[in-house]
Amino acid sequence: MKTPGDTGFTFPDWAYKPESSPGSRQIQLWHFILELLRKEEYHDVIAWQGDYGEFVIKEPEEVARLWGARKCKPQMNYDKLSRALRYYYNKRILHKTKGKRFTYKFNFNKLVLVNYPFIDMGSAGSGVPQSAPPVPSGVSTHFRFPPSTPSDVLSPSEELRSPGVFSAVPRRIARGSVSDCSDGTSTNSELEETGIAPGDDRPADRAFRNLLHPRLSHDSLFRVYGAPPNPTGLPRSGPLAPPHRVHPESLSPFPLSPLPGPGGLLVPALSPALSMTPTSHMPYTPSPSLSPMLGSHFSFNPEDMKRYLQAHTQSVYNYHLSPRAFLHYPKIVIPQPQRPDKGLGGPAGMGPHLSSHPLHHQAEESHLSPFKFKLQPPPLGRKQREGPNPAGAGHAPNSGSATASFSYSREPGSASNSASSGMMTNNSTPAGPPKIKVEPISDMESEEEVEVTNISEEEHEDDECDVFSPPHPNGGLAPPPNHDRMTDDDDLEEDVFKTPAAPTSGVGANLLGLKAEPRELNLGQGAPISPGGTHCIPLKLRFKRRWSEDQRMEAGTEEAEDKKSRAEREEITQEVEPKLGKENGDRKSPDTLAAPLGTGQRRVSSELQRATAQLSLENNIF
DNA sequence: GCCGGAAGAC
DNA sequence: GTCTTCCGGC
Repeated sequence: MKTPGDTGFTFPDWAYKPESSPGSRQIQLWHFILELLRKEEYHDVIAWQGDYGEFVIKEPEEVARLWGARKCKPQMNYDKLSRALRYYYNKRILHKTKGKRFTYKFNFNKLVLVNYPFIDMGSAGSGVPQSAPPVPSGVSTHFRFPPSTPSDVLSPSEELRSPGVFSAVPRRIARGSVSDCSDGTSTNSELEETGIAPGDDRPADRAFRNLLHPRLSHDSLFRVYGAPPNPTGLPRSGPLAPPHRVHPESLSPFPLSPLPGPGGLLVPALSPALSMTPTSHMPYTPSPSLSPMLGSHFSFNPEDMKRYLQAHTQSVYNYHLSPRAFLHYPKIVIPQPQRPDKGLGGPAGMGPHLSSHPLHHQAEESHLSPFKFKLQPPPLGRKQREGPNPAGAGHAPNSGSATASFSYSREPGSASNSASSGMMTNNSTPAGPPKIKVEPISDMESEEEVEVTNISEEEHEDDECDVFSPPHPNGGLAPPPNHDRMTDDDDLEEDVFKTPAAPTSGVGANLLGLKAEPRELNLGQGAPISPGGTHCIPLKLRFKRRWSEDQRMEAGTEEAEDKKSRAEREEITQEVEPKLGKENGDRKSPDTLAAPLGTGQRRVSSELQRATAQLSLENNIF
């Protein structure tokens, strides 16, 4: 087991600061918890422990007391506090580490992904982080999350900024060390009283003020917000140490170090997935408090980035995001779930292969797409999860069908891939492909937008589906090192917090495979390569799709993607045509697309060639 | 100890 | 929206 001491995970400073709770007028409990966790003074009360993001409340009543003090709720006790913590379960901010008393775990995925939609890979290490929940270690180079330039900060996502982000500063100042509860209980000054330098928070205030300044630099951000100089010169020890001060053995996953990059910023535009502009595709915002903090920096090394990206990728699944949510960062390739046949070891860069430059992954099939994403509602309550479907026995409340179906959304009336996949799975193989929930895309969403929910995963997750399901036995993937990841039904959620697990070919691969392994996706959710492969996609179609996908990937643009969709539609049309021809000769009806392929493969073949040629032309244009 | 519903405060 | 409070159940 990793220990907080030997693994470092740097939570961004904001995470520990009440100001960074944009959605709330007051400090939120999870912030407070982080705050305590970062203070060594409280390590006897609460501390990181065990896995990535896991912490144990050593003195529940004391924590409750502190919380109560902070909130001016003298009657607070652990029972109430724990209720509040449970309240986070559904929000996926926290979850309980089962079997361990007073032990909870942060869902880092949630925190980071939502708070750091913009990854900054630019300049080298300036900066710094703060504390460190246990996490797999990493090395050198880093990238940072939030926007580093004013434009980054203010522009595309300006709307994103929670109203409270900046206004919180004065508020906090006013609150100041609000400590005066009528009952005389010291409140949030308590931390300061106990040796926490008052200035500890103040730099943050400055940071926020600085954020408002258009010329704020990365470094200044780091300095003012990320890592105030340690006046004592004493490095913080343990996981809480800022990366730049972290001892090598600390192995913070997010240490500082330059990452070669083009001028380096991954501007918001690069993260359409997490765009939260009014036109964005995030109908569901899990928590206002998790709004992006645009002013802090978060460092990652390449491996961490991979993990992050992988986690993000997972989150695409976890949160039922559209594949568009996959990050698309130049020079950074999301660590793709290793396919079984690759024999790659552990997930998420725990293996040596991930120690190399992230770019090496470009050689792999991974290819990210600037997917937009759409979040789905939080997981069902326990009763809902466990009640109707105990043991996670393949229950998919929202799934309309047990049949795998993957669908690209498209113009109304046009062919549907779900239909296509329906055809592909027309044999309805018993052990068939993972069930994919396909949701209609709203008009507001882009045509290319895809909403895919892996039902199979939901089954594993009891509908929480927060993270990858554990490596599939058939996937050939070594299970993640985390000892308890598979022990709890919600541990899957933890995956994002830990080293993300590589999805299996049957599940994750399908998801990640939206870009990386489209063939598998398109060909029936991995069914084709299953030992008992029973999909009925004509070989030519498979090749063609593969080829098309490759072409598209080369293009690497949305246009290409559009073309792919077009191509896909065309394929579908082709596939369906025979059937349609029999029925009414009209290909307008999407319903008919669900019909089995039937005969006419020869015709399909010829049309396939035609379509291929056309696609080729289209691709050549770009 | 933990869970989660319900009601209510802010 | 985020807890706080209460409480019955496991």
